[in-house]
Amino acid sequence: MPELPEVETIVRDLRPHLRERRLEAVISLNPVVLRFPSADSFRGAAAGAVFGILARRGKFIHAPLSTGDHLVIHLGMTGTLTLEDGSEPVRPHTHLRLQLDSGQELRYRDPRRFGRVILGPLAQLTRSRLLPPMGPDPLDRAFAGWPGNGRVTSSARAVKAVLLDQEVVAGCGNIYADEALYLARLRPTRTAASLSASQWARLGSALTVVMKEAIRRRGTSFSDYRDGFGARGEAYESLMVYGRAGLPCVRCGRPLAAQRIAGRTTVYCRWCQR
DNA sequence: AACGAGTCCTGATCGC
DNA sequence: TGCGATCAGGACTCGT
Repeated sequence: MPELPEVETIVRDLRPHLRERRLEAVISLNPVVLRFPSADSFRGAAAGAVFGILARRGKFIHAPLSTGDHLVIHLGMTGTLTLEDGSEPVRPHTHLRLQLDSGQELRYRDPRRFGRVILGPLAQLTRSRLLPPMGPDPLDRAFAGWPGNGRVTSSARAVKAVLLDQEVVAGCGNIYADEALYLARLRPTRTAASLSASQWARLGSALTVVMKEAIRRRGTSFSDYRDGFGARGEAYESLMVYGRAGLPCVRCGRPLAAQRIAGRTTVYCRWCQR
């Protein structure tokens, strides 16, 4: 499932190949993944546009276009965005195919269809909440003071639930929430209000560390994740807790516990995380 | 207001 | 071997 490191990897992969490329035509578009505008408007607005510099905002991929619009893609759980030769066979569940002037195609595929495609001026998309408000990004310099918000730090919510809230921290999902809590030695069930300032600081740096390490490994290959060229990442081998319920904690050797928090499977060490 | 629960969706995996 | 049940979860909607 693509979280910040996977999306960042894809963006870095695709950025140099898309920059200055002209979008010749929309070869195909499945309206079910399109949130805005209508399919007809999308085709009209996209054709002929030239790609600017690809960027990431949380888990969203932003492609600024010469028309002033942003082509925005969220990969949901199973989405992939890849640059392929036009002669490559089109895989099932490919919902968007964009013909580029390089002869290649930008293909968006998403079997589970939790992802979405949006096109429009950035200000309008933000105003209409098609792009939801986003908290600080663990890769940003300004993240040092995180969370720096009294409403967050005084909350009665479980800290695991807080990490999954995109308004609190942009780009964190279930995998890296568990990994960061493990690295910071904090129990996911702890309420936000129970964390001391130094524990928040520990958690903040843990988020940055696990994200950067996963990017170094080109993302976690779990489920359907592929990088911008369709290859797997290798961060899965380095996960300490996610997907390892019942297996020994790499720190103390005791079996890891699993519990549902905020509707998500959460894995942690009862001994090491307090 | 804030939080939990239900919802969408398909593929992998499991048990019989 | 085959098939139905179960599980995975990001972000939205709805109800408490």
